[in-house]
Amino acid sequence: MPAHYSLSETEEAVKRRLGPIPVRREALAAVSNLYRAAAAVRQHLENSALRSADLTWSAFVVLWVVWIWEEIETRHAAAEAGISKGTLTGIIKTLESRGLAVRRQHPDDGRLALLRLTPEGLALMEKLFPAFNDEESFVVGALDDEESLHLADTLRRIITHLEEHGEERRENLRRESPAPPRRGGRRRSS
Amino acid sequence: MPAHYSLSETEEAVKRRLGPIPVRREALAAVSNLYRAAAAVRQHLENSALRSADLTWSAFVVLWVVWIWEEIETRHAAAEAGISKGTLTGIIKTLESRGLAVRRQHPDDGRLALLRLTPEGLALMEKLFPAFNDEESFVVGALDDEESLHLADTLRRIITHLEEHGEERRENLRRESPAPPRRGGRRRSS
DNA sequence: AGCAGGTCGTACGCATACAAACGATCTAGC
DNA sequence: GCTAGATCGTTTGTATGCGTACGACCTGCT
Repeated sequence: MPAHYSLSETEEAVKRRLGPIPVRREALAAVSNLYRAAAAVRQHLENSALRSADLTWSAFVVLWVVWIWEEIETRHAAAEAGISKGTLTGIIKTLESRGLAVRRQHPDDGRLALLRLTPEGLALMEKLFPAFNDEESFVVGALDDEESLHLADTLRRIITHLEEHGEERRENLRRESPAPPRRGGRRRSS
Repeated sequence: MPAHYSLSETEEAVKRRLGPIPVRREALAAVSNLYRAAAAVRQHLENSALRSADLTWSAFVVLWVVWIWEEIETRHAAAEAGISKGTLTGIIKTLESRGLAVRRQHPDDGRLALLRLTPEGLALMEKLFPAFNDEESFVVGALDDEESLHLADTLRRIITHLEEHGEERRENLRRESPAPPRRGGRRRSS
């Protein structure tokens, strides 16, 4: 879904609108393009490699994580996939209903659940992953290998920075001006 | 939400699992980190600058687009925000219910709808955008200005590449192996 | 033994998110 | 004028996605 206005048109409109408001344009451009690129890449992969298997991005990422680790605790699967444990519950349901993964109780700790692929899930990943990786190659097709690695490294620095200092930053902001809780969430059963 | 396993642990597990399967690792690393970084950045911005206004990322992006263009057709707003027109309908509903934006009919073409900010929406953006931009700066805090610009440029090349050649690529893949339609979507009323 | 406090997976509420279907509307050709 | 096709915004169905609530369960202290 390409944008309707051209880059230069948008630049002009932003300048007109922001006027005297000071802007860090490098940060704005980097964050804006980061999100747009991620959305475009996800869109492409869902509509190419993942389309034939009728999998969403998140479902595939969960399958990938479980595949790599053979058997994994659900809490770790959520962390590796980068989603919340609540979201993972729904995705596991979808995968189980399609016979691609199974859940079982942890033998020692009754609170934990373990996740595995079924033989069908295993066969699917062995067939699907090469096609997925081919599309990943296409996605970075405008870059050579060195540039791709440099990009990966730059992004990793952003991720690490946020993991190490993000919570502290958000806490300081909340101290300055207490924020309302996010919408949603189960209501108290009165 | 940091990953549970370390990078080197994961590298080992991937090697063990993939075995003889050939992998383009630069592409895998770039795409993987791209998505993780985008999710982390969105998470941080929603929980910092956007938290005080109780806005989601998508709602903010729509407000931003409407703010910049003063008045905009909804189809263009969807394209600029990078979401589908169906999704935009729901977001506009949320924004209207909070008195931040209004919809009106196009004077000449009855099919079109125009989107504007209310005075409250305008005041919100004038207060909120500087705070948002500050957090964007924090997010790329591990990079200097030159690196941020280089990152933005690299990402822009990926976006352009997908916009220009993505559809063609997907069409060729569909020709080779016809794919089932994606799940979801309204069912035929029999 | 009992229980307080923590952690886990799940249920739930709200808001996205997309694709497909739909009704209203415009337009081109007659 | 009329109508077939195109286009628009909205609706509907399926699936995430997060934060919160909650019951089950484990651990450590007594």
